[in-house]
Amino acid sequence: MSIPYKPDVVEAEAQQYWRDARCFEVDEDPSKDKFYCLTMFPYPSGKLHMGHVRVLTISDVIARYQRMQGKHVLQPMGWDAFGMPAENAAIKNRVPPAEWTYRNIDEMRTQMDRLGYAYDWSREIATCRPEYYRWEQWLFTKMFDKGLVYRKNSVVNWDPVDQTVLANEQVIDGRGWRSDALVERREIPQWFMKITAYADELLEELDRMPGWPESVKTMQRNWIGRSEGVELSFDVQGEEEPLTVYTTRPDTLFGVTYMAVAAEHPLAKKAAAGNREVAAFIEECVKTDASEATLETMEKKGMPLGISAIHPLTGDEVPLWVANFVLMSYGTGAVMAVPGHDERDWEFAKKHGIEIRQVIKPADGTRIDIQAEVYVDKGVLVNSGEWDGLDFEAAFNAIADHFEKTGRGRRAVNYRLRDWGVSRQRYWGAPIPIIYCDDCGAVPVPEEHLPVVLPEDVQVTGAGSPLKDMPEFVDVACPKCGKDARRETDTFDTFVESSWYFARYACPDADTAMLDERAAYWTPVDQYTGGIEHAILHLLYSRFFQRVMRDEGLTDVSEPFTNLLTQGMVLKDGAKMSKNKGNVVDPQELIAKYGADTVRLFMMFAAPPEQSLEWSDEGVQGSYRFLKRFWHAVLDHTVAGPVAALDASALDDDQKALRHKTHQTIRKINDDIGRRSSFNTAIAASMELLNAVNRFEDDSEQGRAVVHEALEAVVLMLSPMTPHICHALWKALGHDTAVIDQRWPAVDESALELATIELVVQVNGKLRGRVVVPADAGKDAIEQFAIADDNVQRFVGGKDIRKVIVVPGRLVNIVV
RNA sequence: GCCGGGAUGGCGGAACUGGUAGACGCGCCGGAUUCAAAAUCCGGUUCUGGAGACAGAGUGGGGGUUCGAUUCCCCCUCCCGGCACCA
Repeated sequence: MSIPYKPDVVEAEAQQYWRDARCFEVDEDPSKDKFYCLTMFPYPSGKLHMGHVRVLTISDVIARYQRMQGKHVLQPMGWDAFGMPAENAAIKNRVPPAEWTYRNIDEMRTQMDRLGYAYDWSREIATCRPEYYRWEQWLFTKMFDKGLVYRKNSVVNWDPVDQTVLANEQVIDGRGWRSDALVERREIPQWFMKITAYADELLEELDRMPGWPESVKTMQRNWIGRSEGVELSFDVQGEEEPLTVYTTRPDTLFGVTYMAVAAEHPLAKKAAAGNREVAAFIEECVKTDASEATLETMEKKGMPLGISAIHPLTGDEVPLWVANFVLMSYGTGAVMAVPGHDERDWEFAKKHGIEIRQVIKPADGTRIDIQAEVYVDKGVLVNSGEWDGLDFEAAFNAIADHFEKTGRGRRAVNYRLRDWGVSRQRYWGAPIPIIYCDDCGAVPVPEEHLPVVLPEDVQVTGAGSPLKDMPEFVDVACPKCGKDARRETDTFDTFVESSWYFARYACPDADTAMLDERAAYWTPVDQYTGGIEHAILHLLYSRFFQRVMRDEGLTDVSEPFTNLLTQGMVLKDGAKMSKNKGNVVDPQELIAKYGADTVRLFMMFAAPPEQSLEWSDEGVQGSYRFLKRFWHAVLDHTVAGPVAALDASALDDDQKALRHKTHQTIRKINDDIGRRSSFNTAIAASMELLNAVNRFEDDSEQGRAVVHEALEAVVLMLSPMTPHICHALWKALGHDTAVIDQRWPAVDESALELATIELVVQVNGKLRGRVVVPADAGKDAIEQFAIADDNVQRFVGGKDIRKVIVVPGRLVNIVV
């Protein structure tokens, strides 16, 4: 009996070896083929949870696999260290956010090491360090100079009791999470980055990104939401300024029977001044949170403003409404409404008794009743004066031309994408490097004064940012004129830090520039892995920032991530693991009980990476059992002494069959890991091969040689998933090199050749039998074999054969 | 509400390009080993009928295309992710 499998001993030994040999620290070597493998860096929330373990393991498997393919692999790790949870913990425990954060980082780093991840720790980043955030402050000032940032009013959630701005997450059923007060929308001045300036490039490049999942690219396309339409203006009674609206359906213009503006729109505010009902309605509208999901799902309400616009073609008066579903932040904050040909407008018109006018009819002549059902498809114009009979495209062009000629409108491309608001009224973030001067206005902090360091020794109370009460932070001299001025106390959205960290890993210690020449070697990231919840915001902001850095001359790279893998969540009892639900499984306990390899193996085996993973304690035990079987299979084999060289020409049929299985498995796992990131099936294939080895009882010289080859293959191919046990078993198989430095096993094509193959025989598409035929049998011969089968005869006998379909290597289908 | 995804045995999943539905693992049942238990090993395990050979049904629901559909098309239900201040 061989020695027992002791994961704690095996794992400590392997980790010691990697540490001593500095296996994962890499330099920039132009002679080598680089592979940059990256995980979305974690927020240091306290301890690792299973979601972390999953994504980190997926990435580690890819990194180790690529290394065995001969790549020069960089896999760094760091911390997305700014964020709200640190402030919440600070309020609760009276610990400064910085202290809490650094403590969590230390704990999580220790846990990661215990899981055996192949990180180059010499490149570790924490975004809350001034050495890091000074460079995003610097880039912000460069963007300021280029006009890529600007300040404007925008809506936030305001808690009227706590007198503070709330994140959407802190609004629960329209109320503040701490005060329980009804949340209000309030406008405050905030800084914006002009991501819309890159909208077209961000959209178009998606077509040239084969390494990203289609679903993510589709979501980004829809999010950017490019549309072609017409911007046109309606005169408003008693107003100097016309009301401008954007529409993608100028062909429906004759069907406009009302217009609607947002509650924050100047026309609505003006009307409210003279109309108590309107004022009350607007006040009502403001008492909701600012999220789009809320606005889109709540009951559609509106109120006539008592003023009218003039239809630019017919001269008709069109009543003006204020409506809760019109967004001030999208387009011009006003819409023209065509109830006959827009679903929402139709419902609103029905509810408020507004006229519904048909101006489009189906091109195929189908009759419709516009009063009974809305018609939103494109068709042919009716009731539209001189444009009657035109189709969508002709009408679009004719009407657009008309407006351009009269100077009352123009063709316009519109984006759903809005500029990125980066101001946060919070303490634990990177200070926005701006100084306000009464004379000079908003002045960016000069480069020689950067970084603007966030004071770390503070008391956080939850009632506004503590920075506001720190004169030593706020009171400064204007960098332009020297007069007394005030420093901006808002901090950056934490997405700013995560929009460029991937490039900084290449040169984390560069102290004279944001990026240096080392970034040119490592970027772009070859493989990026993270949660699907980041499909839009983080990934789009990163693509934007990469381009800003490019245009600043810091890099030639436009797309930060060549290949993207989005992993699913870890569930228990069908729900996401969370403290609230009380269904959290602590990785630490499992590692203590079974070892890191078992946890890693289960994570990779239980589900394909993109899908959600259902946690199972029994499943973990199964993985542990497999590793024990694996351990003993190798040690029982080696304990019998040295193995002779394999002679492929001297094998009997059973030995050939095992060899066939070995090389077939290598080919399959190559494809599973290398091409389709299908780690679960790769592990299943390894298990099958090991099962075949365990069933194979042959102590002859060549029998043991064939087993040795199979076991070496399994050790090599499982080593990305379970690196520690494979480190030990590789030595046990008689090697004095480390498995981490081995090359991936090669397929011996000659071992895959077969004399006969089994085919499935169907009759009318139903399985009726199996036949074994020579591998080189022709179609006619295969038909003969198939029809001769006894069971097939029962279904074919005496009937006319209409057709026989032979799928080479797979099946025969006889149609009778 | 809008955008993206998902649904396959008792459970997690496999079937990759329209070609054997259920690989692999868990659980369960039976057996071996043991004083006993744990651990381990061997066999069985989609459902229904049948001693069996085998037959019928079967991939969320309804329709369609095809010699053949988990896979393609249309409609529907439920679940998950995102919706711009959670990260």
